[in-house]
Amino acid sequence: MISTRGRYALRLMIDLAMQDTDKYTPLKDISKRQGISEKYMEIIIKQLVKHKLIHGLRGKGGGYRLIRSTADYPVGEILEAVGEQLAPVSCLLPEAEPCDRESVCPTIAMWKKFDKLSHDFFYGITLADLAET
Amino acid sequence: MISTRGRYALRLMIDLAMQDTDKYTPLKDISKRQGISEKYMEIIIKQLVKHKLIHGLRGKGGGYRLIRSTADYPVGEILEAVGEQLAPVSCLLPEAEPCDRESVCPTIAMWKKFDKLSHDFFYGITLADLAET
DNA sequence: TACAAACCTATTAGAATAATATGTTTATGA
DNA sequence: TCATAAACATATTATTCTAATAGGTTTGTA
Repeated sequence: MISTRGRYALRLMIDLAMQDTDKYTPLKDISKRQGISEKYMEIIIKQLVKHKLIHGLRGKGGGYRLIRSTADYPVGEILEAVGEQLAPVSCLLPEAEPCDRESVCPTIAMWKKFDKLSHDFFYGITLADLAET
Repeated sequence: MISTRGRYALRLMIDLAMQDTDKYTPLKDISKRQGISEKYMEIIIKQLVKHKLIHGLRGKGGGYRLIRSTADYPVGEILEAVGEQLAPVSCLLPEAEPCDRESVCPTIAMWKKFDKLSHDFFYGITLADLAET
């Protein structure tokens, strides 16, 4: 299940998408609007910066800003940036070591099929779809 | 992500499906074949019994047996029986209290769509599909 | 140069996971 | 009939994850 970390990341990105994209929005404003602890938001937004989804500007008048146009942010990328796993089982994670039971595993085909389904679903929806209101 | 609990439950059910369905199979045999700790298996199989997916017979000569034909066991039901959540977010769980942000939530439609997708997927595959080898 | 903002590091309470350990009860079959 | 094999029951544990909180440092601007 997607935890609050992933859900907050989405709300954060949607909030940013609805601001004037020329300006930098302070985290304080976002957390106030969303009613989420600023300190916890910091942890989440840090990961979005690290993954080059948004840009942070320090100092007075600073804040955060989107880098791309909203249609170029797949939901899946946002979720994965903050550490949410889209794979249904651990053996399908990129960092997983090869499983020696794979050749006899009766369920691997099912998991792979669902993995593709999830991936296609969450990469087929973008921030533009969510923030169009 | 589906944890070992859910994956072991599936392996357990597939193992049972491949045994003679007239006889009772001791957990000891299953755990030996699957290479999984018998004691941990006990915890899992207890939940399958509680949810009426299998039947346990005590005493010498006892063990566990399927109740239905393999095509009548959707994978989703097996996973849910051992506590795996198919819903992508907690607010879509049956026991979730109504969310006051739902009317303004820009993501709820997406989660609901994915929830249906997952449900349809895992209830569209049965034990018969997995154990046909 | 004061201030506002991003950025950094550490700590914590609570819950879940994946087990292990030690029994008790029940029914069979030798 | 009674030892035995099996399900069933309850408790404990180490580890990891989650969702925060706390306090500090750096940077840029008005």
